[in-house]
Amino acid sequence: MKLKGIDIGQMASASAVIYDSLREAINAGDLAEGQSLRQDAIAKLFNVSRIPVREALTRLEEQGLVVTQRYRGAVVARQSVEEIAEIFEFRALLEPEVIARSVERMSAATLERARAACEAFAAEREPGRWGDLNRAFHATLYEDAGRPYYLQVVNAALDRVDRHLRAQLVLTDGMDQARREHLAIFEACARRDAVTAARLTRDHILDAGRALIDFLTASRGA
Amino acid sequence: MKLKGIDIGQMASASAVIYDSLREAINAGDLAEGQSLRQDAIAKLFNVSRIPVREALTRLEEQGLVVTQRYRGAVVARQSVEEIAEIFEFRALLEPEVIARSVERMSAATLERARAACEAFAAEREPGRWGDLNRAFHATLYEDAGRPYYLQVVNAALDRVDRHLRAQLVLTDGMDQARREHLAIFEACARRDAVTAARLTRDHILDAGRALIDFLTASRGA
DNA sequence: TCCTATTGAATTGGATCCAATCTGCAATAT
DNA sequence: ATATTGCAGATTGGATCCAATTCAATAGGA
Repeated sequence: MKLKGIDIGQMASASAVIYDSLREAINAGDLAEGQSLRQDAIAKLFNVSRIPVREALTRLEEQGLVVTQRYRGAVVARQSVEEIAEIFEFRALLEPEVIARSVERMSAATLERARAACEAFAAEREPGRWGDLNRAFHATLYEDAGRPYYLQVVNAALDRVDRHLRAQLVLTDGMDQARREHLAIFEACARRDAVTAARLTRDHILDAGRALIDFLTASRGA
Repeated sequence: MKLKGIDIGQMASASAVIYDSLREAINAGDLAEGQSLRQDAIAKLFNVSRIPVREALTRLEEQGLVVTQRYRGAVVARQSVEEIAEIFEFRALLEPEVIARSVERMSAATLERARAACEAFAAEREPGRWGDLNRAFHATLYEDAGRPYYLQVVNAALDRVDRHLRAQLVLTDGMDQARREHLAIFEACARRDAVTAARLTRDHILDAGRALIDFLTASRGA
């Protein structure tokens, strides 16, 4: 609670900062699959010792974003197409449930923020921000579900495929389709039509999954 | 790979051992909710420094089993009835999917092991082992689903309510009902009736959940 | 020339020590 | 008598150092 300078309130621990940075770097694609993550190098980068780096890497491994082998270092996890397909199927099961519950309880304020998020996503020109805005839109829609555990699991699943989701949006008409589908989902929410919102969410996920799988099999197979 | 003494093969890291021990102790109820977990005390118990203990506690916190506050120590997480109810609802959504897929692919060997696990559970007299045997039975049934991510999520959810599940089995007729429902589920699997197996699994989880919630509201409310 | 044993660099896991912060109790002022 | 302030003990997060292990390159022999 130092009043001097920037850090009013709770000072985040170094390992938490490093964890967030690494996760964001992996999700954004700045760290490619198979990229090796040396504790020492990361520690120097953040001007800390290897201890908090190690804790961050342990947490990332728990989440499946990196793979560590003792005495051999950590690398960004390489995900198989089967793995990615499974996670999309998982999301298609879970997220319709979440949005259905959320729609039934959604406040006017949340709905207004969802509209803003939907428009911000549709209007954004910079592909580097599409991933974040996409996620922000969905996060807003799920906000009022009153199901914290579901949300935690959904977010963990999203973290695992975020980098691929971002890549998929940049594809040919991935963004166009996402714009259309987002609008339809939002309108269903605005009408308080939980069943339709759930169905559209499911279709949205399955569409994106199919497009992504096609892209990956094409690019990896070649 | 030291040939001297006990540790042939891969030596598990100390933090992994401590993590497993603490998790098991929490799940078994040896560490009650609210019990404080001092790094120093645990370190002395395992004859290690506080570093691996800290990493273990971080992982447990990530899994929601403990709550840590800086400079104030960690305590075993206290779970609200709402939280527990949510996790049972979550399991009721997920596990039927898993068992349905698994039944369609189940090998004869797995089915035989499931029969053995079912009988071992039904025959066990020692309440202290019911929790493990229960989980072993379900794990065997889910084994051939070919959905590693689903299984990981299911296991994480089970870890979060394991101690309560164990408590529920020891209740009045919790064990009797579990025996009957397990047998029914197993028979559906043996008939390759995926739809029935899924429905029975869902009912099994919801039944256990209701019984547990009733018990908790009664014992906590009083 | 080719294959194998050895040695040193690289890398991680853990121990010990230090800095920062919180809690509780006692001393003091009003 | 009560509230406030200061100090000591307790507790955690991180830095530095050490031990254990792996990998690659190199020297030696057939």
